[in-house]
Amino acid sequence: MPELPEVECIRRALLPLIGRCVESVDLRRRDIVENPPARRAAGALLAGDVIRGFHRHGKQLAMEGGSGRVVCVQLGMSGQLLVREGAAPKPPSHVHAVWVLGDGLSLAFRDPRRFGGLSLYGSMQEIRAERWAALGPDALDHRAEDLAAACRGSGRKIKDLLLGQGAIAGVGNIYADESLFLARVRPTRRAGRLTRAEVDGLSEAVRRVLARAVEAGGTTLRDYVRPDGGLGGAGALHLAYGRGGEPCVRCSTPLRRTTVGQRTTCYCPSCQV
DNA sequence: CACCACCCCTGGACGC
DNA sequence: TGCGTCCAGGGGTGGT
Repeated sequence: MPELPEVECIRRALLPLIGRCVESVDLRRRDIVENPPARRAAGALLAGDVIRGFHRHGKQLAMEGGSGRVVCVQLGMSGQLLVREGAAPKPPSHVHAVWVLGDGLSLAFRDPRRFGGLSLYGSMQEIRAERWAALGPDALDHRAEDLAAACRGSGRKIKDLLLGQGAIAGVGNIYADESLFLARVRPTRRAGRLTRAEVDGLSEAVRRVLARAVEAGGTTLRDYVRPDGGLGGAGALHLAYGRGGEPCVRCSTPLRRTTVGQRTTCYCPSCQV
């Protein structure tokens, strides 16, 4: 399940594609495009464009073409971007779109569960205004004050607030549990009742947990693979996520497993206050 | 505004 | 081995 670190790793892995020309686009499932362009808007998926850049905000990835047009990729639960050189022996299933880049090189969007999808914009300015404006600042470089402002006066559970992308963008279920564990804050605490010191600590924890996961190459869990097919390596860093019933690494108390905001949640009932 | 139920979808884990 | 069942979850919607 790609969260911010996985998407950032994917982005970095795709950077070598900058400067390549999109010779054609094979859209195999139209319904994965959230806002299909008018039929005449040829090139909306960047056919004919030179790839100019890859940008990320939270968990979303934007591929920008030389025309200025942008394809936004939302990976959802099981989405992958795969770079292929030459014809692979067995093409993967559930590939919904392929950008053909010449010299046998191609970029494929694969998403078995189809919780993800593509959306199309005329420019980076447009995607920022129409799509990314609803998101909070990117979690990797947000300021504590951003989180504090979102918490102020809020009666929501703090984990709920982290999972919604409006406060800060990019934290999903895994890193929410990890960040709250590191900051010793109970996921069910009301956001508005955290002290400023706790908010500062949580903000720091979010940044540290995400940065560490990026360094480790993203989390390896179920569906995540890097564009080159390799696996990530942050799974071993998990101290709370998925460890319900196991002893806390700090105090040995068995971690508790509950549900917060319809999401499985693990925390230490002893050292997360 | 908070929060809940539910939906989308499929693969992997697990039980028999 | 092969089937059924449950579960995972990002994001959105619609109701209370």
